[in-house]
Amino acid sequence: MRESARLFRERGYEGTSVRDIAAATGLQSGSWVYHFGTKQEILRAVMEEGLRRALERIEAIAVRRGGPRARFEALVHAHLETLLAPGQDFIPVLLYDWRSLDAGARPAIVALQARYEAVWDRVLGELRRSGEWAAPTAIDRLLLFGALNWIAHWYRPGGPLGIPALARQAVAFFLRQTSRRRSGPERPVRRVPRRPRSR
Amino acid sequence: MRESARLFRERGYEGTSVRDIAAATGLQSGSWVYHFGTKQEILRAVMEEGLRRALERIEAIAVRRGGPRARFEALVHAHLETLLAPGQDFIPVLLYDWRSLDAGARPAIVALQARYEAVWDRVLGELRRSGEWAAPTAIDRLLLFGALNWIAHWYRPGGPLGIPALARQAVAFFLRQTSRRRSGPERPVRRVPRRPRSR
DNA sequence: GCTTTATTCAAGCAAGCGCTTGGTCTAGAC
DNA sequence: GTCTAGACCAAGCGCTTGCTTGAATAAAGC
Repeated sequence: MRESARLFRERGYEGTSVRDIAAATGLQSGSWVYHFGTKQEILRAVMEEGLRRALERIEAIAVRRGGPRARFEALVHAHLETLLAPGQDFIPVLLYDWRSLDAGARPAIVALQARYEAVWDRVLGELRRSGEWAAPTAIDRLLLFGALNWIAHWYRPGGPLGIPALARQAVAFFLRQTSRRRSGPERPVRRVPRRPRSR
Repeated sequence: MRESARLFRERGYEGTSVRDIAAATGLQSGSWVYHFGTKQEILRAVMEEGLRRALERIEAIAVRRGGPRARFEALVHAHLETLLAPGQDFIPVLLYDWRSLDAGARPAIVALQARYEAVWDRVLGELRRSGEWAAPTAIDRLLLFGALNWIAHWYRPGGPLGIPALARQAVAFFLRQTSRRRSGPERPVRRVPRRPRSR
């Protein structure tokens, strides 16, 4: 599953052959069938396993004590780790190969996603009520997820910004500076050495 | 090219066969070769053409008179139209099938993308200087692009929010309310009838 | 009327695809 | 010592893939 996720992420589901997977795991070209049956089942297993692990992490964060801002910061950091850290290919596959997943396998994944979103919605609700959320709009969670998930498109390990720095920048982007200094003056743009290229 | 873009968007580049394209355009299975030579060339042409059209639109916006906020709003609206409007499959293909594009064809596309980003950077710079940009961070353009581009993942035509409404919500998300009332009190979350489901 | 040019057809080739088949090997249970 | 279950091999089947081939058709140029 780990090797499959890596290959799916790099080449896409349709761009990866079962022979590629067999070769990457040191098996003969047909031996994988014993474990999964169909190629689709590999994809489903990768997505479900990735989502299950991610859920476990953020549900633990959601029950922490402390202010909503701290929980939000932890959520963002966990989300980016799940998305970008080395060896974490499961969630990118979920995000970028969704259209390759058979319709019959989708409802189970969608249900897990709903649980994932529910955790965020709870924390975002607290942030809105406390006035720390910068711009309440009807689709702010979707815009938030977009901004975060898109990082997987341009992030390269070893770049100028690591995952903790990215998480800090993202949090600063979404939240007012602090809840005490809610409407303070402008802060100058802080530059990083070299900006990564977007797409 | 139009049919190819539609198929690539729906099924992905690897998930679309040249026979699918031929059938969609009423040709026999090998006749497309006369026009493009290779399947890769179709992909390249789709991406380049889409980017060229998008550039034409936003470069016209960038030279408009008026405040930076008006230009920013127009940029967001144009970007979303390019991404979501019916028949606009070229840019989604560029965004979501990039890894299928041969390395040799990439530099030309990257050069066009750089021009696209330069237009945005100019307007964003004006917004930062005027104090209207809500949260200046080192990667704000990338986060902005992510939030916008991700909409293509969950947007369905005919949903509760049309493209102009989405553009308004996005602008509200990124900018302070108005330049006059820069640090006003909270506004309540405005709800839409039914929220679309994210992924 | 003849030639050229642009476009498409009909057939098919070589390679790669997901998956199947029948069999082998190994470790543990009895 | 025999049996069973788990894991894998080696070969290959039927089908699809991107692309090629040589010929046909139609319009335009001279």
